[in-house]
Amino acid sequence: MNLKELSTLLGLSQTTVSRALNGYPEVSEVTRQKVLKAARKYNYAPNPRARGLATGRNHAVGHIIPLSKGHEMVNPVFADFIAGASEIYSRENIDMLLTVVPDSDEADAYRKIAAKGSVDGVIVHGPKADDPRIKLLRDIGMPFVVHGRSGSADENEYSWVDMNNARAFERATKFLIDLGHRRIGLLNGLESMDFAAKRRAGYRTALESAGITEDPDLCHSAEMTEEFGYVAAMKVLTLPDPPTALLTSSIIVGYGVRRALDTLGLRIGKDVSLIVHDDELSYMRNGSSEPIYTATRSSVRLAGRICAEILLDQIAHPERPPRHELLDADLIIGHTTGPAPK
Amino acid sequence: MNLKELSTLLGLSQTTVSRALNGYPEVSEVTRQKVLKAARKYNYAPNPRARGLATGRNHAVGHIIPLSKGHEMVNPVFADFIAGASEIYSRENIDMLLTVVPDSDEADAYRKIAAKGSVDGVIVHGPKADDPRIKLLRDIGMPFVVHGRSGSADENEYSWVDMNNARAFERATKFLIDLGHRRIGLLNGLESMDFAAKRRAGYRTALESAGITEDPDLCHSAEMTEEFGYVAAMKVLTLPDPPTALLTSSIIVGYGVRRALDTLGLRIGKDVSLIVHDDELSYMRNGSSEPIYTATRSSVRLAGRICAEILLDQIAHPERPPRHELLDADLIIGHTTGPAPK
DNA sequence: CCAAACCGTCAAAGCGCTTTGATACCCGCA
DNA sequence: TGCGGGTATCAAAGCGCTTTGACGGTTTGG
Repeated sequence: MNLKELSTLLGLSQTTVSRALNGYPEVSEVTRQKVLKAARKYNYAPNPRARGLATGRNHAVGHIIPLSKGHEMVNPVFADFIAGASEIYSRENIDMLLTVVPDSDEADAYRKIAAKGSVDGVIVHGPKADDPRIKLLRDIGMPFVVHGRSGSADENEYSWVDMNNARAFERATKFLIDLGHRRIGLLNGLESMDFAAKRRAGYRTALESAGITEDPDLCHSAEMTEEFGYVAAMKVLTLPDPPTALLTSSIIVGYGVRRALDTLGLRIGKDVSLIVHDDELSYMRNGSSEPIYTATRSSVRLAGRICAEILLDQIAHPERPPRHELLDADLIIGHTTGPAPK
Repeated sequence: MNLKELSTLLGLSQTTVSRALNGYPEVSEVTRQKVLKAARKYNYAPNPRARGLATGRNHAVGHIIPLSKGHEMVNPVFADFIAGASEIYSRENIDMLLTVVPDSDEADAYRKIAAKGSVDGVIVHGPKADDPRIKLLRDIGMPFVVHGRSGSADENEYSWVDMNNARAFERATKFLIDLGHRRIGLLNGLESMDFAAKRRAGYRTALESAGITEDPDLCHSAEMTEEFGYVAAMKVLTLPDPPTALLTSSIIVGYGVRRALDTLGLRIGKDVSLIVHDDELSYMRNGSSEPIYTATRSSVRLAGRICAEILLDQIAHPERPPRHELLDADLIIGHTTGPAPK
């Protein structure tokens, strides 16, 4: 069923039917009702390609997932972010396009996406510490929102939604210091990523203001897998002077740490304290009533919702200035931290 | 840059330029090269909407994610599946559309997707034990591939890619029985899901052929979260006559079981044996060289690749009969199983 | 009472592409 | 010389929608 068929069926012109359907005021209420009823009856849906061609708008946004060798963006955090964003999209009837872009030909891929024009805007995932994609997208002139930031000075020039990574990890580190810990390990994400760099900085700040010198042997940085948590924890805990507390950038890494403690016969929260970062992943909830792990907590799903909302707003009103949302992480106390052992 | 501009720039007609770009034989090789060079130079990409309008083909496929209340399909397994599928799509230059469909108005949503015609085919996720969506899609006449199957008798009438769930769980259960275990718990996914029903069936088969009667108290079924693993394990292990072995439908549930064993001071693989199902999730690898958990293993990423390939094939050749791929799971031995304690 | 404003509707143009059917040209063969 | 058969190119139609500009018909206001 298309517009033409529907309009002849109704004995009206395509114009009138189209207007009726799109809520234009020029059509009388009685006609509109007739049209709406017929549309429902015949299960009419406008062809989005044709509409896109005519309007230049797509009712679609793209999520661009960078794929570096050895670095996989399609991760559980991403899944929850998407889930959040899609809540907004389905409410607004927007399509979501996923595009995996190997970062070898990034610039090209982005230009191509813009040239094809199948999306009205994009969300940028996993920004690096000084990410060229941002300048690129600004040059191209396509609306975009970054999940995270990108270190550089032009932060006010584009829209982003980020968590206060530095602050969160500074607080967590300070919390451990206050409990008497002096040897504190950090199992971080890849520090080429902006979020990980900021977390490291926060950790460093807390140590410095307590007069503790950072020991690079206690810091590891890699893709945030369970296995990384295990391997890195095994490594630092078998050092001659092992840490009494660990911070991890993801609850998944925390699972690996738990397994390492199992293996070494160390008690979590007694022999070794652990603070994880908790993105409130739906399949890896940190307890339902009471938190299990002491954690810095910030919902990535919420971040997805906010990103999507800002993007849609920017698409609808390109003249508005960029928007930023800095989410604060909570520090929540669970059962995995305690005073430093003597 | 569009076709018209490009063609006037070249002093050729749109027809010729279009043909040159699309590899038609009617255009001379020297012209074709000129056109290709210019297209690259001006970064020309055909507008996919316009092309779609003209050809009826979209170069896009949809992934339909069911959303039930209390059931979240955007999960880590899904993320890895998508990653696999997108490998194929990006090779073939196909767009991937994600659509979250609340299962309240499923039928409507599917019809709408078909009516809009923005995708050439869809992949169906998370089929239930007797899923109405399959008949629906067949009636609509849109190419589709199911990730999993749907129990009913018409299995040969549509394309699917599934793992041999029953067989895998039968073997795992038998393996535990051979180790002397008699009380074996099953922490399964939602048994309204086809895959979970099949796993349960396999588990049951193995018990029966060993002459063990199934104890419903040892079986739990829910969304496969870490917390479910913890809660369910705590429940069964504190029974008067607790199991000596557990099977879980996901490695994430296994993490929860590990935590429960921690809490109860039980040793994994000694006091309680554990077999998990391992989808080879990239962020939750079951060991790199040597497996950690004893597991039934089947790569969901591979399943994603195969699904995508079959779908593209069905789109290109709608006349071909449905295809099925039944992946066999390996049973791999890790460090979490051992003989039943006396 | 007539011009001005308004209302509901329509025909037609245009979005950027593919594809059909036509055309102009050249070659070789009788 | 004339004609059939390629070969390389083109103009124009059509995909399904939105939107512009126009058109009769009805109110309204001076």
